Amino acid sequence: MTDASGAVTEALPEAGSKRRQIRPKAERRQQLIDATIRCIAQHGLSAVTMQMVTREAGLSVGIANLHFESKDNLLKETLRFVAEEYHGGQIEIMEGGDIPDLGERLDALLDFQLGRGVTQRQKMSVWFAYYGEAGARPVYQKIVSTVDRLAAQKLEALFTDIIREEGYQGVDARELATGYSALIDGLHLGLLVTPRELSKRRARAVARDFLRRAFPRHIV
Amino acid sequence: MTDASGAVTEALPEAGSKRRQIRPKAERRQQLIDATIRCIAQHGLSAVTMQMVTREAGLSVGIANLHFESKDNLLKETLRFVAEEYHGGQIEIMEGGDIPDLGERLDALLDFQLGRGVTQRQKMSVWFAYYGEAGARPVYQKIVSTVDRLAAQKLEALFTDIIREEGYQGVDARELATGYSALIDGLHLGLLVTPRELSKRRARAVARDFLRRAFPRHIV
DNA sequence: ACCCAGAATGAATGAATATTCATTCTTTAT
DNA sequence: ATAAAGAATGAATATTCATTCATTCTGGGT
Repeated sequence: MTDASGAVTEALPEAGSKRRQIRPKAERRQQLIDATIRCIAQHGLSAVTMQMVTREAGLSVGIANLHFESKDNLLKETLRFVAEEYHGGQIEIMEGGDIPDLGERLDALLDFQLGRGVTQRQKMSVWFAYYGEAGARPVYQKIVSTVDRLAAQKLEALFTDIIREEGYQGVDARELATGYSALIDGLHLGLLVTPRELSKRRARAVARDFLRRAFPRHIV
Repeated sequence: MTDASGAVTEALPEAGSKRRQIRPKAERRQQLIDATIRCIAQHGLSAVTMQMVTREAGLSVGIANLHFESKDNLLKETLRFVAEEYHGGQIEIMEGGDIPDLGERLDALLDFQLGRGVTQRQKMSVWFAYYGEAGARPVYQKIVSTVDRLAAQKLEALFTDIIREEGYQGVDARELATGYSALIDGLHLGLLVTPRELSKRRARAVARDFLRRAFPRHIV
């Protein structure tokens, strides 16, 4: 998407632009990762081929092995990208220098987690495609659990602050954070697998309800 | 697992039993489905091969295509089996002629959902492997959403009964049911992907907490 | 004791796919 | 202008895998 510099003529993979383009390594890597995400979303992780990905990127077959040494590696890096994008966004909000009010910060977090960017089918598909394989692939487990742990800590810290601020009784920040994270994951799953039954609007209402029950004086 | 009839000598795939066994169609089908579940759990859906499955079942390569017409079909039937087993168990509890007390019925449901049987890594792996592909495979979506819808209705009905029994205020059965289902899914995911961070014991505590917050007079 | 329906086998086939690398093309530095 | 560096290409290769089917075997019926 980032067309950054001008003078980019190839852009659309559609056009019959035969001209070979030489671009910096980092840009090509991102281009391939983006294409991989689209392919996983459209065809499923198990159906993704190198031909498919490079074709989607509008490049030749050999290039994927040039920039990533193997298919396995490309898939691994794609997961890392998606994981960091998602958790990075969350963490930024939770650290939240921008938003001093804790209730508003919660709101912003929820909007991010169930808002436009994250719940795009594409991203969700990728997310769960990897979860599906995680049971059998320690590498995936490790990538996910590394970013996950940090986000979980930040969330617990935010909940702790909120609890302290209003002196809520009988509420355990850690347990609540686990529950909230699980709830969000479950809602994502629902949005992906049974979009007919669960609209994005309803998903947000359900999550907000959870928070309101825990922090009635912070959530309207 | 169901060894049903006696006179089963081959049983263990390990032993060097060369003797060819002829068994009823239904039994072979189940044997292959069981093997498929183990293979998905161990190697991931995208790495499963027919050779692997039939080997795991202790049978010859050709047999899978004899009883299921294709690999696709075998995978589809395996999903159907797992989905029906899971949701069947839930529904049985929720209809619950056995358990007249509604609070106890909730408890039983929670025990089933996060208890030994369901949270076996094997079953969870299979479950999420398919979820991962569901975005790209309408067939999987349909199988899952069909059983899902029924379970969701039963859960909503149970919640409605509970709300009526004690006259809980400001609680919407439908929304709560959606939240609870999502929470359970999310906890399963956590158990699968980050077992280090989330123990089964804690998962149960979190789910129980959710229910207690909603139905304080039904859950201890 | 023998037959035979059909269950089970596994070598063979052909299609799909990851990876390689000799060659071609672009850009940058001189 | 020209050359050197290295980015990009895609035909070729080797491997893996689903599926087929001619053949072998089994157990119930006669």
